[in-house]
Amino acid sequence: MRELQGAVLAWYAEAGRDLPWRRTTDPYAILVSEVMSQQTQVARIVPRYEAWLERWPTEDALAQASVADVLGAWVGLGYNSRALRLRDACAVVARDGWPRTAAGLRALPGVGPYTAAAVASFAFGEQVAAVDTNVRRVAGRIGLGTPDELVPAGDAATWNQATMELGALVCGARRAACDACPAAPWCGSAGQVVVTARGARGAGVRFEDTNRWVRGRVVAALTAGEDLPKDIDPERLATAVDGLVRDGLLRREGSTVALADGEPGAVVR
DNA sequence: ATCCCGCTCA
DNA sequence: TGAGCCGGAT
Repeated sequence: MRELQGAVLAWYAEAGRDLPWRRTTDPYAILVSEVMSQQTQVARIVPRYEAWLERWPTEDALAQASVADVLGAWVGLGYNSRALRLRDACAVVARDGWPRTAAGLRALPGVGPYTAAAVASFAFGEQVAAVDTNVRRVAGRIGLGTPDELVPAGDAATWNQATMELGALVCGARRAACDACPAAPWCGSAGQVVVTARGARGAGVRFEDTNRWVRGRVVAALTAGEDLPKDIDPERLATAVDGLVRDGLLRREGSTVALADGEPGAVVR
């Protein structure tokens, strides 16, 4: 076990990528990077992360940003709700200060078990495993207990980064480079990893037929200061608007809707 | 054309 | 427990 840990840490020191958020212990910067990378490939995030921190350098700055500005800066980074929860989490922190444990961080909006553990270990040195799908897969293939049991004493932050990198660069979901893997000598699956193919079954639904597509059209129109799209079936539009209101992106004002904190209001037809 | 991260809510 | 979320990667 100890040898496995040493080999993985040595591999990480050699092969791990030098990403900007690994050079900070600022919990805000780390939270931004974690929320961004929950849904987008790490390499794509680097410029977005740097631009975000330049625009909103602190949790207090982001806490005061408008919905329209946050959504505009988030375009291309995935789920809009995450961006707003990130801002809402910063509003809580601006008022109450940072929770310094994973359990406390977990109470912030948009912060679940993984993100709480990541921020707690990277920013506050808590000795807790940050278990994302990469880590879950790596631990499962090695076949050595739960991810928490693998954390070397006193070294959770580096270990978390190392195991996530291992999953991202070597022990991939659809590509396992066992001959290049530092854990191979201790791995129960070395050389015999079953790689699941990307599915080629079932008739997919056209994206234009999904609620997500309608939501995207609505958010794009309102952030651009336009009215609601007129070429969408009113029933589908209503469904999407209901969801966006429920998720806190929009608010209703009589028969109109607007961005949650924006100018009133586009007509609901 | 299908898949997917981590989180929330039903 | 599982559906939904956003949009780029494969």
